[in-house]
Amino acid sequence: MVTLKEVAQKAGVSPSTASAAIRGMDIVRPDTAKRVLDTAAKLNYQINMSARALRSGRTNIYTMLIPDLENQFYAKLANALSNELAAHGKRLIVQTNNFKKDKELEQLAQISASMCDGVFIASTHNTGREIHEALKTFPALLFDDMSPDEDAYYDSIETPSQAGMHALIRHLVSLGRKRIGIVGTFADNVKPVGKGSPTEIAFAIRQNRYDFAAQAMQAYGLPVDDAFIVSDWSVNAGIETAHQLVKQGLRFDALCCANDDLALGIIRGLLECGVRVPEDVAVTGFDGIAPGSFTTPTLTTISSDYQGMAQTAIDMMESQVEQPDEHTMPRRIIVGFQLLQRESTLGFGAGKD
Amino acid sequence: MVTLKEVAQKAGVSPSTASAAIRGMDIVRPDTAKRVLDTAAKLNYQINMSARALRSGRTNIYTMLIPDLENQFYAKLANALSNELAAHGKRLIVQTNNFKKDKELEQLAQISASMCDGVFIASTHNTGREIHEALKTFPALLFDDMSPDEDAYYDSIETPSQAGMHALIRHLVSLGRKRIGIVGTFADNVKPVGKGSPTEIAFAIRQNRYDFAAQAMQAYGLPVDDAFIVSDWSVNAGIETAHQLVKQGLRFDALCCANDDLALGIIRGLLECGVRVPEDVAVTGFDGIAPGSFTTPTLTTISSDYQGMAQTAIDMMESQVEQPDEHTMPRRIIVGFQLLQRESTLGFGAGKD
DNA sequence: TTGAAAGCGCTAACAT
DNA sequence: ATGTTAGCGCTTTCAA
Repeated sequence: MVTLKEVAQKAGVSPSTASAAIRGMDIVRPDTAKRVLDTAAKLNYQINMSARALRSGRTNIYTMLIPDLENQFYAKLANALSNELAAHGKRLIVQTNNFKKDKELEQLAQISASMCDGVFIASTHNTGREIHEALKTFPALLFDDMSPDEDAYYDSIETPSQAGMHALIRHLVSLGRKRIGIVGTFADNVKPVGKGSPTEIAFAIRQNRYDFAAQAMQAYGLPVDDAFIVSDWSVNAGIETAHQLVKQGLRFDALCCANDDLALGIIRGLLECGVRVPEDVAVTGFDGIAPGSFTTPTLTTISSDYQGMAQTAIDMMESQVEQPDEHTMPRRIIVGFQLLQRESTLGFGAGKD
Repeated sequence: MVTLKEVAQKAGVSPSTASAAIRGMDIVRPDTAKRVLDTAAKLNYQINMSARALRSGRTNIYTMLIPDLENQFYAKLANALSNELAAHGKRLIVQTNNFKKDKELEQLAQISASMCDGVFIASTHNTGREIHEALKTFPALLFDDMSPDEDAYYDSIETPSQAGMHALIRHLVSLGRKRIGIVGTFADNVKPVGKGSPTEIAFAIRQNRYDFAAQAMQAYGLPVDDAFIVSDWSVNAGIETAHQLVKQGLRFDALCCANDDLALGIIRGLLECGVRVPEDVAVTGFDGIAPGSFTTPTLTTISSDYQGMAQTAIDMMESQVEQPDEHTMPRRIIVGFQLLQRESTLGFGAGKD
């Protein structure tokens, strides 16, 4: 194994000069730097990351906590973040907690400066305050933080729920749909209690997109009907909800779902009940995951700017890591989006991407 | 920041004893170990991973190279591996190369012992030999290595292509399908050349499942028809292939596809052409990814044992990491599978999971 | 602009 | 079973 000391010797400089050259510091004379770099290349020198991390206190590794990698929304986010970090010479460790609050807290408790420089968190169960209690001053950034303002400890990158829902409702209205139902919150807008009840933050996440959809409907003068119980934003929850809706005697000509999984489940469930999409009921999703582009019907949805989320996240994270003491107010950045008009609202054969 | 030295002092032992206690070595007396652990907990001691890695030469981090995290097959594999490693107290860095051979080679060249203990590779373009040239003796394990025997340098975990294809063909035959086409290799079983041509390994991967399906068909006395060109195993390739097949005058009552994406594309494409699945043509996939369970029709497919793949991979990797000098013949382990009979062969409403 | 010296926190080898 | 000592390879500080 070739060490920096050996490279320095062969290049005829001191280890500290070689180090500076390797790191591209502009205090070394260009010809000296070139000599060091050439020597390093010739000897096939590899930086020892452990030693660098121990001495400098920087690992150049980041951690991301997400519920599940098989969920396409999180996979897209992780993919974008990993690629963007790689472009900065940094690497990402992804840890999943399967939507379990305790597991996430356990993961947070194990995070320390010697294993990564910062942590990106897409939490479905913990508030900024709870995360802060585990992490103290460790650099962190949240995706879709739904903490109440007094618990918002961290910068947050947010999916464009408000503008996206508005665009979807406008789209449905423009198609003449008037009896629009919103799928993806809890019954009666009331937080359920007891066994298996969601945590505050899970409730807030579900409530958020519901509220924005309702807002948009009111803006168009449409009556906001009851919200529907869904245990989570999954395909299966969508299928069950569709069966319930049909059993109750379907009173909608459109269903605006909080995410794509739910929407795909709704479509499948309606089809199982013999309800045609979009002839009888138009359906919209949110997130722009892949399956919506090839199911039949294809899914009208909002595609968030994932690369933009990743880039912004890394910018904000790096400013935290480099200026750890700048305690400013947490910022909330909302990224851009695109309305994908497809068959679940337009009809089969229409709206090819 | 609390160091091990401080913990040792407060516990009244030497640093090396404290170190051994923290690592759970059984050479320390139980009461001594307890004293150290209690002190560590009280002081909220966190192991410095960088220092440990520098001294011990082990990072407890592994790397995984895959083409794409948005591809559900790789997401499932990465998810299983990450979870299984976490259960061993180890972490996983996932790097994607977007199916680019050069990018993967670049990633391989950057892998060194100071950044991870081993690398798991699901390569679509590099042979064992090419990987070996980049990695030398660094611990590595491949998924679905298709290298010719003389280029098989590494242990490999394989999806059950042979048994799985046999089960699918048997299933189709039992349903009375006789004119079965295989989708997922190149035209005329000949390696294409020229612009955009696939690499050897990409060809071998495509050829593998085709061959096993053809084998199974011959075992059932069925004629093996031409294979179909697909540029890759993607949904879009499936859609295009379906349109081509219909244009040529569909001569099949079943299409056996090399993976789920291709099958989902085939189904979509056939539907676009007004061909009914499975009434006119039954379709099968391979991999068992999520969308196949909720598209209409749902997809009959083979679900590999992903957790088994991950567990076996980690076992084999750990034996490499712990006994680096044991140069044995590379092993090939084929994992188990499950045939999921669903609507794309049975008909709508049948075969609920 | 370059060099000399110190030491990050831990574990391994050896001594007791 | 525990302690002593040394040093992994790098970057940082300070001096020249």
